[in-house]
Amino acid sequence: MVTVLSGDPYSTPDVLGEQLKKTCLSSSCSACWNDRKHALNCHRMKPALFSVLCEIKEKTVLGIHGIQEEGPSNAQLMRLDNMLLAEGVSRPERRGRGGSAAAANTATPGGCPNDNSLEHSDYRAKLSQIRQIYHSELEKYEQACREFTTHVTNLLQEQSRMRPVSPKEIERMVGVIHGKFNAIQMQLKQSTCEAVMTLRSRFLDARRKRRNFSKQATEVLNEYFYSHLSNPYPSEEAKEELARKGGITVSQVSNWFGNKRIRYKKNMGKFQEEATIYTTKMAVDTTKVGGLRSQASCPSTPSSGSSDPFPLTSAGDALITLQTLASLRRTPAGGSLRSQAKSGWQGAAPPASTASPAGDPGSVHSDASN
DNA sequence: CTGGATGATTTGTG
DNA sequence: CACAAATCATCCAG
Repeated sequence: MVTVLSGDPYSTPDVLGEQLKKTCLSSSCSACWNDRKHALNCHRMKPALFSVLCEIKEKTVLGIHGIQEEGPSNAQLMRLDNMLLAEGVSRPERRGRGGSAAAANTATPGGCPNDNSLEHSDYRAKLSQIRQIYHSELEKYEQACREFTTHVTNLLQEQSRMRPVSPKEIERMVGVIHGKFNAIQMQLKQSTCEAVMTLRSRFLDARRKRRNFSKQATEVLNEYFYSHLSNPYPSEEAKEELARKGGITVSQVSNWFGNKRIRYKKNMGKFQEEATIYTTKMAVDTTKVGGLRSQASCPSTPSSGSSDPFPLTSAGDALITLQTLASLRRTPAGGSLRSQAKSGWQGAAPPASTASPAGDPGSVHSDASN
């Protein structure tokens, strides 16, 4: 193994010397060159010479490169690390999903109050997928970094026998390599962060996760709406009550009434059936409860035993609606409906005060006469 | 897959 | 800020 490599400067000198004497006279052939190198290597002054050369190098080239810029990237890396840690990506995959899952759930601020454990499990699954990819990639990078570092270190150590390479220089080179790999790692972290952010916005955006209200909530809201049809603007207190009864938030109640008003007004015909259902229900309730008189109190929601603080107009509204429906059946056109609705809520004055059976059939009449 | 229903958001107004 | 109107995005029955 030692003797086969004729070009190796570290092979046995005697053999090489013999070869040289026999074959070559030229000063430029490789054998001669190897011989000179060998002579230099064996020179007793070599260590001292290399040490001096290393010193000079240190003072010139390396001195300049020595001042590395690592300032701004460090802060960014820390930020990314913090975020990944906060999102639960930095931690390795864990099996026991006891309190950790709950912690992940509570970490989402301002979530919708509805039950969305299903979405959360989906979210967690996707997050775990990202985490897996992240860790496998990170491992790959680390391995590549290790391999490359040892490779370069070995190479430099090998070369240090032939040219002046100080251990400090090797160390520095390792640092440079780590710096380069860190940049790649930062890119990985950055893209992982982006993926998590996208996932978050996709899964936790309330608008995208629209859920239809429960039957109970719709019922409660519709009951109030149709029993206050002349003035379907619940007070803050009423909204809170409705929210409580329907298991939704106050802002959801406000949204619902906003949508309902506009849609009802836009197309009253479409809501005829619904209106009939709820108004007859109201009528039945009022007659059942206040058989004598609906003057003092008229519970709009029979489901709850407590008396509600709603405006006391349900009986009148129910009458108006029924009357409206009766007249609507007689008139085929839908054009009149709009004008009537408009005059009711935003026109001149709400007919709430005129709860009399002879309300305002004027518009209907005028339309019918057309 | 599609159209209507529906909850949420945006924009404009008083 | 509350509301109207328009619009967006999703749900869901057919």
